[in-house]
Amino acid sequence: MTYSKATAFTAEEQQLATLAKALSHPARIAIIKLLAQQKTCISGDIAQDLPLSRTTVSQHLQELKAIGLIKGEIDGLKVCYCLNPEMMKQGKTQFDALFTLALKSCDCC
Amino acid sequence: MTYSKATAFTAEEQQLATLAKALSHPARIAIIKLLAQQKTCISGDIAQDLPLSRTTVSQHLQELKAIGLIKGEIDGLKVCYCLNPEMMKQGKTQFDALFTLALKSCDCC
DNA sequence: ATTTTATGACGTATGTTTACGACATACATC
DNA sequence: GATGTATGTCGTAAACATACGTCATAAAAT
Repeated sequence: MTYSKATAFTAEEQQLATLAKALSHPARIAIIKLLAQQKTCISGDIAQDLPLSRTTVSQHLQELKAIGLIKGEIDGLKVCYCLNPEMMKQGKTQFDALFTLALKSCDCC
Repeated sequence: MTYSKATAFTAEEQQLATLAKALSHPARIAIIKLLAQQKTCISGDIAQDLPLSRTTVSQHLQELKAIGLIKGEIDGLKVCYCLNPEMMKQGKTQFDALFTLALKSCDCC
């Protein structure tokens, strides 16, 4: 057997993993849902809607922003967060591709 | 304003977060892709295809199995892992619901 | 100019994940 | 029974995530 170990994961695998990581905490999913429903886009209001402190929510917002799933623009004293459609589209496409591949041929054993 | 903090995240949010967590590491995405392509279903062969030790790969396999994304059945000396179509379908549906909601109304600010 | 309000940054404790070597089990073959 | 092969479990070190109190900043209102 002349197998050789793979040297690294593909960029695609890493990108999808990063996206999944962003969604791997209920608070961040709740934030995205709140923003999608346009109930609010203000950091403080989001914190009111979640069972976490303002500090922690702010941290989750920073994380979502760093990955690009949301944008935040300063509006006077407040900051207005909103979803980034491009990233949402990309996520939708990539997750769908994985699950579709998985469902196509699913009876090995 | 008579806001009161939410008491907890919804079951749906937690379930999706758990699923996303399972996919939040490139190794686990690579494993799912390998199984989908039916190149192999044997633990050792999977480890050969990844830039990680056999031990670590085994750990990732256990994690995927615990969440229910894959099943493993003992076949004599070897263990044959395969995808769980029900879970894949559920994942596809749930991620799609989130991204579709997000894309529906995406220009708050 | 002082106070209030909304927010992010910093520090830090606690918990979780990742990675892997070493050991254990269990079947198969000699 | 000894040896080899496929696999999982244990222990553990290092890295990372989570949560939150306190402090800093900066715009708005007084």
